[in-house]
Amino acid sequence: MHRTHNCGELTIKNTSEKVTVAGWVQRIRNLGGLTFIDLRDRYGITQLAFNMEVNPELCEKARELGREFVIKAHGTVTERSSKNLNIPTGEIEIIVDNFQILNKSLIPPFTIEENTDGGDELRMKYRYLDLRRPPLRKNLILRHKLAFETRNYLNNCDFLEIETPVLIKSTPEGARDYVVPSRISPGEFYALPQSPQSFKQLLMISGFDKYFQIVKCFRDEDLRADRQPEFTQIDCEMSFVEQDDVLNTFEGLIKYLFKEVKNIELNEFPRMAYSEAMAKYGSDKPDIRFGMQFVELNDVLKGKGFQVFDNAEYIAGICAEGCANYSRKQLDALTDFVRKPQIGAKGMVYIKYNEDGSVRSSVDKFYTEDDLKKVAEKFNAKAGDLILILSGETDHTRKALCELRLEMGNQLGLRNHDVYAPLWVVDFPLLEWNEEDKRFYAKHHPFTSPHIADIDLMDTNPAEVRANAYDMVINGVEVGGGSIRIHDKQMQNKVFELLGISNEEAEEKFGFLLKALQYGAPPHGGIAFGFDRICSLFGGSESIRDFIAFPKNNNARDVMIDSPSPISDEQLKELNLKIIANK
RNA sequence: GGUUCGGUAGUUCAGUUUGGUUAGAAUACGUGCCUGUCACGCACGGGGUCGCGGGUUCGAGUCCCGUCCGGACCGCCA
Repeated sequence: MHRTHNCGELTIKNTSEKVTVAGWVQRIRNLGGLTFIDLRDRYGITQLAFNMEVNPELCEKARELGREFVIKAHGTVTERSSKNLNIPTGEIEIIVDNFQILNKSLIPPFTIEENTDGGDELRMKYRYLDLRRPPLRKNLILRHKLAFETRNYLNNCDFLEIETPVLIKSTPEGARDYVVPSRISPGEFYALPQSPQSFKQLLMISGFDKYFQIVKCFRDEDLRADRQPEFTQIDCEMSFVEQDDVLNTFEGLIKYLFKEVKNIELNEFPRMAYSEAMAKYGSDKPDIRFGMQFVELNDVLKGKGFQVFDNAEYIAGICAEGCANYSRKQLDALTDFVRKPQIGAKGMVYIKYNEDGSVRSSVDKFYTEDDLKKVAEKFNAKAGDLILILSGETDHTRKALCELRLEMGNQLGLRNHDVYAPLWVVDFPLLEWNEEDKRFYAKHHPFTSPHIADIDLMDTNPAEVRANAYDMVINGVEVGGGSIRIHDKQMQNKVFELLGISNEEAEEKFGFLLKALQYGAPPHGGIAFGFDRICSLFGGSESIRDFIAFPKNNNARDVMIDSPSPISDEQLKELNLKIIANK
């Protein structure tokens, strides 16, 4: 008795066919004379029916089954006398004439249903059971589809999928590396790749022209809902291209995925300079599903005797449409929100443009109604709108105002999961000053090429140099980023110089790449997408964990297999390692 | 490294503010009844080291200190 059908495909059309199905017992409903079993597999649920009058022996046997037992059943597809139109197979049932227990099950620690009663930790520990639930099953099927269609699109564009090594070399800058001790070379370590960056550049030098790889990457940093220590990138690189070529090719990929997987047609992605994104949204990954752009107010609010503003480097606000009726309590809650340590604003000023045309603010002492109306004009505010203003040091204030804008977007329901607003953020700065170390770091990575127009600035004002670097942002999520690389050794050396990387260090860490650049490296550039984030975005969720079959928890632990874990003294000895500190 | 929320039945939670009888609910589990259920229904039943350690008290799930574990976030993540 071989399986002839899955549990999702039998319908009224199969009536009176003899079939064999297999799966897990989802639920047993024992009505006395009748017993029903919902049999579940990856494809769906099919009802098995047992009748005490027809076959009492088999019916008794069915009643001994437990949840999650694995069985195989043979019987006849029959139209139900009372139908369940909520499921595709709901018009039929299988009148079972014979079944077999393939395996028993312990009672599962949580219910395996659409909405489980299990908590996060328990579900992680029994991930293989959680994955039986429809929501997670759908997520992994979605992931498969996205990976499949990505390969489809890139293959049609002549990209080759080429694997790069996982045991590689630790690199300076960037995230912490995961390292692997070498047994054969005592005292030496491999590093796991944070990305296949160097290798894909080498493949361009090898002449492969268009490369991609759906590949695991590793970063030893603290986790978030959207950050795992091992994650998957769609890593891509192209030769003989300029920025526009890369942007167009991969805008095409994302549009293709939306069309194929969600049947959504996206318009051309707007391109926004980094400086504009920071000025209007206070973020390099703006959520442009809604407006509420920043308006800078230094010119209208300074010099009226309000010390906080007079002493502020930067004053800016947002206008929340129709919120002038916010109560004192709501405004206090917003003030508390921006004063949370994670956001760190000192306070918040509001201006209410009331329905009756009057203007009231939390700083009426210092500003006349005319002053405040001038502010309202800057926002093109209408009667009924609420203006929220923060001030202080520019970067901090922008960040806080960005959080406030997103919070208001949430409160006003402007961040709908079913709406997708993609854009390119371009013209990132090449370098980023680090006050602690008193040196520049690469904003993207040290192989990113500078704007040709800004090359003179590299000597005079490095902080102002723009890079040929770009991010794709959808709904405030950075889904991908890349750059046109440096393909010239002199330029690469110059950038290392700006980054304070000595010749010796550069030679030690990237000697292979610097050497390769001298053997006819073509101009090239590329992009890497966070595949897990793309999956969660398509699935309408904030957390990438629900789209990874076996994710790690907040402390980078796999609680199911209980890893990381100590290794034996023999293993340590073989690796020439000694543990000097335990927690 | 920091902020914050949480840990009570197999599970999800209430109870902690204001210390006081035998720690409850739902669900899951077990037994019985039930011929059209599909979250079946009804009845009965078993099930607890209140995370752990210490302290205050006549008395601690409840208050204090410490610690462990988990979630979200900040720092960090080229």
